Amino acid sequence: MTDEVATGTRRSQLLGIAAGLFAQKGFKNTTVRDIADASGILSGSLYHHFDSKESMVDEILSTFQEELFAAYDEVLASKIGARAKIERAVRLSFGAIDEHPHEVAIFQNDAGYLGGFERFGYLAERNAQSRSVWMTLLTEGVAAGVLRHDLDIELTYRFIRDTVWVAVKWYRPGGKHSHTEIADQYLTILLDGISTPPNLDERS
Amino acid sequence: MTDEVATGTRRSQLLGIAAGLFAQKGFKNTTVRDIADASGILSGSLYHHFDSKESMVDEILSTFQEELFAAYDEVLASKIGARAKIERAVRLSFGAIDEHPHEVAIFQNDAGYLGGFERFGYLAERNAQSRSVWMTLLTEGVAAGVLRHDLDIELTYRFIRDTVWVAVKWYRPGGKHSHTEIADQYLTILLDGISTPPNLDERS
DNA sequence: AAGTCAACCAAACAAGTGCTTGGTAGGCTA
DNA sequence: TAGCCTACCAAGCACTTGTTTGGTTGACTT
Repeated sequence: MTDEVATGTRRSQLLGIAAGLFAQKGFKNTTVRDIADASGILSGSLYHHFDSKESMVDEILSTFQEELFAAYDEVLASKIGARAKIERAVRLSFGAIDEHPHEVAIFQNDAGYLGGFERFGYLAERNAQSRSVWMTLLTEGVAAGVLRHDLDIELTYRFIRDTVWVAVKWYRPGGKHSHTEIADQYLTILLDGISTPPNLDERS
Repeated sequence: MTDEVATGTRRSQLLGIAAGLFAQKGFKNTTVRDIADASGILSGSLYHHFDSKESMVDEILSTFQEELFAAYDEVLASKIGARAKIERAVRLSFGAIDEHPHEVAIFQNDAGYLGGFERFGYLAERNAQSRSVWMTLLTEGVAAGVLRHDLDIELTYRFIRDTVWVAVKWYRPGGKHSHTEIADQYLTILLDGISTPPNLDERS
């Protein structure tokens, strides 16, 4: 059972512990002593691995965002229908919440505070990029005739973005509902609404 | 122009300033010196008006919640259709964001942290109360046949709650869209979805 | 003129904060 | 055996935090 994961293991292990605490208590409200305690070492020892507390979140967030937006770009570039793209983008997001709940929570809760520092300027850029992705998807959807043309695209984008990501506040991996089930339900509501269909008989 | 608003004026003025800062920077991240600076006094002078920093948020949140839930109760008790009740509850919520953006933001951002203290136990109670209200509305809606019966009520509740309240992060009173316009758009999406209707010709 | 009161100042304190410094234990390699 | 390197400890420093204390100011009342 000797795990020879070479170098970087202890570092990433500490990063994981820090991410969990940041997600649970918030960045500002998590002290380096909290992280050290949870790791079984003294606070000063953390500075053997990291420059600062800030550089820890930095690494956590930037790594995650890189992965996430690469996935979005794939969806954008894929040659499928407008509706299918939107569905994929939504499922992708819930998948990210499932795989990286800590990272999503940190971004969701502390991006506002962190964005005030020059170092985290890329957070605002990523935000703009996310908006760009969704506006493209929605505009394509309207143009293709699969989305209502009386929608305010900007508002719709905000609703989708907020609703999807805020799920990180209550979703727990391994809980009652899988992330794919949640994505299904969400897409049903988003695309077709919660009210009973006018006529049309789908199976029972 | 001599305003003789009697006693309590300075106090509530300070509370308003504090609410703005709490909403903008978060409770933990706002120092008593921040509040004092914004008020043009020294930090120690705040303790002539308030017991502690905690008691400030306490007063801000509890006052707001009392008002909000009284309004929900009115909707619940009103003798109108299930769909109309849901619409009213949604518009009511967006109205609260419009009238009390700071209070909503504080609750949205810091309820998790504050909920850890005994003093703020009522936050969890209010949360349960909110859930109760919406579960009732949604159950009534399904029973009355105005909502799809294949919905997961619990998930639907979470989606609605999150989407409505998270709007406080971008909504600005007096901005491009009024809160009633936003409520309209949201209800359209929520009830009928964003995809084009199967047949039915509504006006253009 | 004397007293009362709300609102505030000036200065400090103890606890908690991120971070630094110099040192050490133990495994690995030459 | 010697040297090296990763991971850590022990102690502290400078600063920020919420809060306390005793005193001051000016308007108002009696």
